[in-house]
Parts: sequence; C-alpha cells; structure tokens
Amino acid sequence: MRVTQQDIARIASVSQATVSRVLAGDEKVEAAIRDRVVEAMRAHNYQPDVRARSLRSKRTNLIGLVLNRPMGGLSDDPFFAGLVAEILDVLNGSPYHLCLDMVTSVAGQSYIYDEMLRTRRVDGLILVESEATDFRIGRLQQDNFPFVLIGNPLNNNQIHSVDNDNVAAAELATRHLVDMGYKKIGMLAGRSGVTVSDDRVAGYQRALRGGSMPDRIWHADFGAVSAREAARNILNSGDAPDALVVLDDYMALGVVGAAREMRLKVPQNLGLVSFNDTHLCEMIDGGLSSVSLNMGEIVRVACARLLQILDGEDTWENRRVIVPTSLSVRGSSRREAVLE
Amino acid sequence: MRVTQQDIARIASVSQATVSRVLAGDEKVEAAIRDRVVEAMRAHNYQPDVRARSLRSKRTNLIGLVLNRPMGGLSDDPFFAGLVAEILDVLNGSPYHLCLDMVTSVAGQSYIYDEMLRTRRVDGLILVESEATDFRIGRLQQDNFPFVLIGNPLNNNQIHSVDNDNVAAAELATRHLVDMGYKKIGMLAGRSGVTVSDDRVAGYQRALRGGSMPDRIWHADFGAVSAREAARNILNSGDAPDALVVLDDYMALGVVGAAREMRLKVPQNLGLVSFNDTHLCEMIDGGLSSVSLNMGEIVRVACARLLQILDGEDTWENRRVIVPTSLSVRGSSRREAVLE
DNA sequence: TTGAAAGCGGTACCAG
DNA sequence: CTGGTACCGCTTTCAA
Repeated sequence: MRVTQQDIARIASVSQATVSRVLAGDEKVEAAIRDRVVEAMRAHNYQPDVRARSLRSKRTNLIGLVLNRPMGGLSDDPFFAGLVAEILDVLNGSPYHLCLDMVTSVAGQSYIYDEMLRTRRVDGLILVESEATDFRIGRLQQDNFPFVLIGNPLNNNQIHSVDNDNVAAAELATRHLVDMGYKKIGMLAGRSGVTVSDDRVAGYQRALRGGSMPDRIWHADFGAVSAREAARNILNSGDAPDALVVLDDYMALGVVGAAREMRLKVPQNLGLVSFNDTHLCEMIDGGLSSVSLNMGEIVRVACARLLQILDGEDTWENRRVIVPTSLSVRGSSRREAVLE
Repeated sequence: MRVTQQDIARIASVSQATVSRVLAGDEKVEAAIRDRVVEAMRAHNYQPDVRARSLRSKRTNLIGLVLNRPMGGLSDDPFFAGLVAEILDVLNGSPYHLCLDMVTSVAGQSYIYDEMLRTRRVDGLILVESEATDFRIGRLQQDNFPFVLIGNPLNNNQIHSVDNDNVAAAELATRHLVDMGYKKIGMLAGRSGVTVSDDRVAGYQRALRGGSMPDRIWHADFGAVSAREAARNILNSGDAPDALVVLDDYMALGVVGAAREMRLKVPQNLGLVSFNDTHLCEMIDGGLSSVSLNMGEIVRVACARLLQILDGEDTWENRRVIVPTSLSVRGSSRREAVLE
C-alpha cells in the first residue's frame, strides 16, 4: 500500500490533522513539529492522493478542453496543435493540468459535456467553438459551470469569451493588398454560415467599400485540396482576380499549388494573404503573408480568466475580450507597388 | 448542492447501495426497482461524482501523456499533433480520458512524473521518448506503475513498448530508390546520437551494403530551415547525389526548397524519400514519397496494451511490439526506371 | 497550537 | 435480491 497521511502522522508522532495543516502551509503549526512532519514526508516520499483531496476540496485541478473534430481531423490542423501547445504552456507552472477530449459528433459532444461537468471531472472548461449559439453553452451557463469561450458568443454577452475581431482582421488583410497595388482583389472563403468565414467576408467587403473594386467572393470547403480545385476555376475564369484573400493558410497552400500549375507567379501575377500565420507560411517559396490571430495571447487571456473565475473572481466589466490581430507580411503579397 | 446517490436513493425509496448497483449494471437488481432508480436518475439528471468514485475504486479513468518539448515546441511538430489525435481517437469510446502535460526541462519531467504517479492522478502513462534509458523509467518500473513506452527501450526488455523498426524502415526507403534506378543515393540525417536518426542511418547503410554505391551521409539539425541550408551545400558539391533519403518530411520540405532554388527537378534530377508520411507529403508538387510509421497503429497498440494492463492482464510473451512501416510512393521518387 | 471526529460521495462486503 | 455499514484519504470544524 502506498504511504498515506495517516502513516506520516504516525511516523512523526502527530495527528493526521497536523500533517494536513503542514501540507496546506498553515502558519500556526509549531516550527519544530512542522520540520518533523516535513522530514517524514520527504523520507517516505509522501504525496497526497489527489482523488481524496479533490473529493473533499471540490477541486480536481483539471481544466477540460473538448475538441470537436471529425475522426483523425486533429492531425492535419495546426490550429489545434498550436492551441493545445499554448494551453499547456500557460498551465505549466500553475497547479492545473489539461484534460483533453475529442468528440466526433454532436451526440458525442452532448455526452462528453455531461460527463465532464456533472461528474466534476474538471474544474472548468475552455470551449473552442465557432458556433457558440450552441445548446451546450446554455447548459453550462444554467449549471453555473466555469468556462471561457474562445470564439464568438454571438449575441450572448453574459459569457466570458476571448476572440479576435475577424471582420477587422480581414479588413486589414484586404487593405494591405490594396496598398500593394492590386486591382482585382477577390476572396476565397469557406462555407458560408460558418461565423469565422462570414466575418472575414464582411471585413473584406468593408475594406473594398467606397473603392471602385467590386466584390469577388468564392466559397470552398476547408482544406488545401478543395481550395486548390476552387482556385483552378477562379484563376481560369475570364475575369480572374490578381490577388486573393484566402480563409486560412491551408487553403492558401492549395491556391499556391493551383497558381503554380497555371504558371502564375506569386506575388507578381497573384497576390495572396491568408489567416492564422502558421508555420505553413514559411514553407512556401518567398513566404505566405498571413494575419496572425495571436493565439498565444488569446489562450493566455482565456486561461488566466478561467483560473480567476475558479478562484472566485468574476466581476468584470467586460466579459468579452478582443485580442488584436497583426499582419505578417511575406513574399506572397510583396509586389512592388505599381505606379500609375 | 448537486444531486447525489443518496438523493436518488431517497427519491426511489431504495438504499444507496442499490442505486450503486444499478449504476454498476448489477444483474441481480429486480427489474422493477431498477427501472424506478433509472427513472429517478434520468429525471434528476444524476451523474456519479468521479472524484468519490475514484477514491473508492482506485481508478481515475485518466491516462497521462507527458510531452517533453521546449516551450511552444509542440505547435510546429505534426508528429505530436498526430500522436495526440490518435490517442484521443482510441480513447474515444473507452471510459478513459487523456491528461496531457508538457514539460520543458528535465527537472520538470521529474516533478511531473512524481506528481502524476504518486498523487494517483492518472491510472497509467504513455511515454513518448526516443531516449528511453531514462531514470524515470526505472522509477516507474520500481513503483510498478502501469505504463507503455512508444519508442525504444534499448536493452531493457522488461518494459512494455511499441515501436517501429527504424533500421528496416530506412532500408525500405533506400531500396526503393535503388529500384527506381538512382545511382548516387545519399542520406540527410539528423544529429547523430539521436536514436531515431542513428537507426535510420544504419538502415540506409544496410541497404547499400553489398552494392557498389558508397555511403554519402550528411547531418543537419531538425526542421525545414536547417535542412534547406544543408541541402544547398550537398547539392552544390561537385559530387552531388541524385537521390536523398531524408530523416523526416519537414527536412525533406527544406530539401525540396533548395532543389527548386537550384533548378533541380524532382524526381528527375533528385529523388527523395523521407519519413513520417505526414500531410506535408501531399503539399509538395507531385507528392513526397515517405515511409509511414503507421502511428495510428502504434498508438492503438500502445493504448490497447495499457488498458489491458490496467485491467490486470499483464502476461505477454513479448512485451515489445514492432509495428511494420510501409512506403507511400509519390512523385518525388517516381522516376521512370533508367534503362542501361 | 493540536487532536478528535465528521464528513465528501461513492463502492463493496456482509448479513438477512 | 436488498439494506446496513465500513471504509477510501484528505480537509475542516470544534474542543481541549
């Protein structure tokens, strides 16, 4: 059997309660006694059992993250890898650990949320959802379960959330292409109805508003492959754009592939800016310009806030935090500005 | 307060013990009573508290994975992303959850292992270590803590491990290039001293042994950037190879970049095969041939075995499982075989 | 300041 | 087949 608090108490000739106090760093324990207890703990390599501890204290020191992806879909999404890495970095040094779950269906979601929250496996949750109108959020709220949303809570401003302003981000990207002298700037978006895509389309449109350039918006499924196909059609059309704002780096990679097939030079014949600023951007010749969402900062804010909530501090004026985006300019948009 | 087993018992007018039995699916509970209890649970949305449950049952249903990486180093390593995704896929459907920790230093490792195992936060561990001679492994063994190593246990065959045969994998890759008619096949390896790199070098050498081709081995740091630099030198040298076995897809991507700079055509002027078969392979024009480690299978085996150990089954003839590798042939090595 | 004791919410044995 | 009951290992009053 492993060594318990009882054992330490017996060894140090004190009561179990005292051992517990020493563990909790209680100042009122006499120094001599404390030393004896500490020594006994050290000698027997004692560590308190987290299960018992959390049964009493009502805290597991576990933060839950539920990823909502198709089977195997995590591996080819650097966004989530980055997200998880950032969370781990932040949690590192705190007493919290990360409990990671992935579900592949809505039914799974529902189940896992119940499991996570009713069973008290975790103290709080980080949600990563573009579609935050979700019924689960309502449930979490009504259960008064601590959570922070990374994403857009839509019209619900009662929940803690941290996010980028995707409209502004797309505006930034589009303006940049305008500044670089592109004249027929299009946008390759994702499926419409998905908030992140819709927001970026809106930003793109806002940037062009007032100018003389008409909208040129296309939609494709996520991923490099379907983007490549879409790009083929776009670039083959009679009235092809000379620059594209692309929904994310993966899709941009598909566009680059299509451009190369058609002997279009980036950035001379086709300017490109995308989103997420993943390491993929470095892997394209000349580099891919991309809007950084500053995920690190987002995650830091989200975690910090969640931990504060867990510590009972929940009195903020603004429950919604917007982390600014920034544009990393690389070769794919660095055309020498055209002189009229 | 949340609803407990007591409450359900009261509501269904049975003893708490009976509720527990129903929960455990005990067949001996009378159907009528069982229905009453189930109904009460459903009506009140009862879920057992995992903390209490695991205090008694000695099981947390948590599997630990400790990643050993420099800060932020997870995000640009698709290997780990894939690994985590696979683990989640396997655990999905089992009652187990994943507890993920990352440490950035050896001291951190030591601490986290203590925390993980002494505090009984997790039921078992999956270790991912190339250098498995580690003192931590000894500690886990001596504590008789359930764990499975993904990697090479070196000369310790008392521990459960699952791995590829990297020597055979590299041999496979090299043979393939020979078969495709390349005459000056080199290898771009990682830092020597790292087991995975050394093993692959050995496999490369074994494939060439007996033939007339001399070894051409270079080393570079991991990552696309340093591989690209190394490749520039290699391909610029007077006696440049006409094909390269490259340590991993990332490095191969660097090589492709260098080749493109130098107007070398892949696969005509330079054949390439690398390892890991990540999605990067699809992103290179024509595709990058790569040896798949079948991580999915590795993870499945590792998890399955760990779960079995947790279930008290630990009587295997072979504690070391080797998962075969397979070559995914793509454009980068598909040169029409040269006729003499 | 320290010790005794009452739980936290379950599980599982034992008796009936 | 069901209920009573003794814990699991720790935290936290309440007295002494």
